[in-house]
Amino acid sequence: MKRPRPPRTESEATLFAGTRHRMTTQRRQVISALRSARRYLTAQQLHERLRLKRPRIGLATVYRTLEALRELGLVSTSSPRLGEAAYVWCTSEHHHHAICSRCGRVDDVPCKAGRNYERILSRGLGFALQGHQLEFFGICARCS
Amino acid sequence: MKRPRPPRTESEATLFAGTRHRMTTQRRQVISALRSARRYLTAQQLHERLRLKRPRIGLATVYRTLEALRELGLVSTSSPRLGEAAYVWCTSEHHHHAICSRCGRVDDVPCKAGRNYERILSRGLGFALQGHQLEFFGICARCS
DNA sequence: CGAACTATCGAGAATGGTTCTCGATAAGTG
DNA sequence: CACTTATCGAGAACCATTCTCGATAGTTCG
Repeated sequence: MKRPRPPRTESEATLFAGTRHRMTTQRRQVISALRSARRYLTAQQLHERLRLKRPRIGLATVYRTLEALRELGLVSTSSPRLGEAAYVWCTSEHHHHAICSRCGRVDDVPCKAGRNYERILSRGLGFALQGHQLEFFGICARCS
Repeated sequence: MKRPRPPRTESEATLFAGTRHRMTTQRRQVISALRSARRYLTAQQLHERLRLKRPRIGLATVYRTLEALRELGLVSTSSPRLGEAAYVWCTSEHHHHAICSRCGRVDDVPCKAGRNYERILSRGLGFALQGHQLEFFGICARCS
């Protein structure tokens, strides 16, 4: 009788199912680090953290993994205030982000904006809405 | 008796009133080009347009002017999809943008989102809201 | 108006985040 | 296990943006 695999590995292994992508040790570590961070991290910040456990991991690998995850909708990129891009782990289908200005923590916020604007956009501007993106800035519970 | 100055120059000249900034010919042209574009333009796109009328204008001048205008709240920067930053002219105090996916046109949209989320953010997350940014993507009236 | 002060300009170099290249390695398949 | 090929690591290349510096031109003040 086969023993079931540990759930952590199982869930990560299925992320690339159905794609050409292969699950590698490096990618597992990128995913794990970003998932547990709960905040926006730049590619270089992520690279530094990963080198603590795997000193030879390359910066290009981090970029390649982040790009692959972004295409799959598993991470979303920040709107960088003129500098480097930042990435955050992104689970549910459609939601928004509340970003703490002090500590950088990112919380998910359910979407309630779409329908309120559909009328304004379609009747007022003749604009056919396809999607939207909303970010909140403020101070999180821990910091205040 | 003094003749009143032309209104176009007048309105632009007052943009930097109260600051250390000087209104120069180059800045007037950057402002005019961006204002009439009604769309996001990158610094390099803006530079190309300006060189048609003033071949010797420098790219650094465009960047410097855009940065000064951004500090004054007169332009807002896009959330670049991993590439170069883009800038759009920005008049009224607080509003959002509807961006046409086909032609790139940008229309202003009044804000109605803030209050809807204040309850969710403060009661649900303990998040003290300071600001937000909302972008709509779709097809504008001219394109559909 | 004209001199003095200094912010801004233009051109090119420098910076630094991101992508590309290529030989080596390792994941998935039969 | 052998084979195919996606991925890796290291460094070079790329390119948007910023910096440097001598020259130019707003602005102020007499």
